[in-house]
Amino acid sequence: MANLKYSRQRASIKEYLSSTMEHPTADTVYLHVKEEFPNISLGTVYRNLNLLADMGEAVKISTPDGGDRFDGRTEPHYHVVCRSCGKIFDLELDEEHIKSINELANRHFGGTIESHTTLFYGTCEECAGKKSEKGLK
Amino acid sequence: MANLKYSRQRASIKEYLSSTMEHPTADTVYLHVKEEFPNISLGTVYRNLNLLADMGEAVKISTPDGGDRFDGRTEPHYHVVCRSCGKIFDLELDEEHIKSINELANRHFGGTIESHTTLFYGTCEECAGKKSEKGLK
DNA sequence: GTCTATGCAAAGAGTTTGCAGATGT
DNA sequence: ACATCTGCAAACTCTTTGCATAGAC
Repeated sequence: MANLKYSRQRASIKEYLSSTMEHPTADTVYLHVKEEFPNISLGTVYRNLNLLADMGEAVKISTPDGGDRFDGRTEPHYHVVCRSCGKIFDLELDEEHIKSINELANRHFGGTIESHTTLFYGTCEECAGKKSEKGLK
Repeated sequence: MANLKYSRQRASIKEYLSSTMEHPTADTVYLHVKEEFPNISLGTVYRNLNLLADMGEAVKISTPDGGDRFDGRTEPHYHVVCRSCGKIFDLELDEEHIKSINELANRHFGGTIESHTTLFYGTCEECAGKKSEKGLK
């Protein structure tokens, strides 16, 4: 529908997304890409993140607290939010499992189910360690 | 920690949440409760929805598009977002299944996983029907 | 009487958008 | 040349918050 044109800014955003495991917010992406393009604007970052997400070249992760996060990994996988530090981690599950959940859901739903996103909540390894150091449970 | 006091407004909000299947936004809750309490303010609605969610008496659902939705059903269950009309539907899966997913995830994650939320995407029965009426695929 | 909840309005965070000029094809 | 993309700033949506008053216990 729309004709897509190359832009250095978009390329840089995409590259940053693929290179990091941090599941950055739009603002974090902005700050990083700003190092290469000091004049880039937050609006451009949002426009490109949404573009990439719409094209399936990035994933938008919605969390209950704060702004959306973005992920350059597009293969189906899950995420864990650490309740203590707020960081988001990748979680690998069988591709088989992910597919079978859609099928299972389809059997229980009147319409058609195409995909799903899952967000786990818990405590990451590092934060669990800190807690026990302090003698907290 | 905080001492909770009864309020008619909160009771009304909670009752509305339990009575509807619509997974309303804060604003929708506001409009409904406004019928009983014409002077209620949106701030009060937000304060109480967050209170209820913190107490585990309601569930906040984050979606990528638009504001959060609220659900008075607190037993573990999933949700389906219709890509066509945007409505959210409940999806029942085995309680066993839901628990086993947490266990499975725990085995693949360094820290500890306590819970998860899953949002399915697809087309609801009604929208699927409308599409075929128009001869669209 | 004391402490919490409310209504109101203002402020805050996150995100989108209109426009003139720069850039890609 | 022409369409798209950018930077900037203003606008917009959703949500939170400070304050004086009303209500619960």
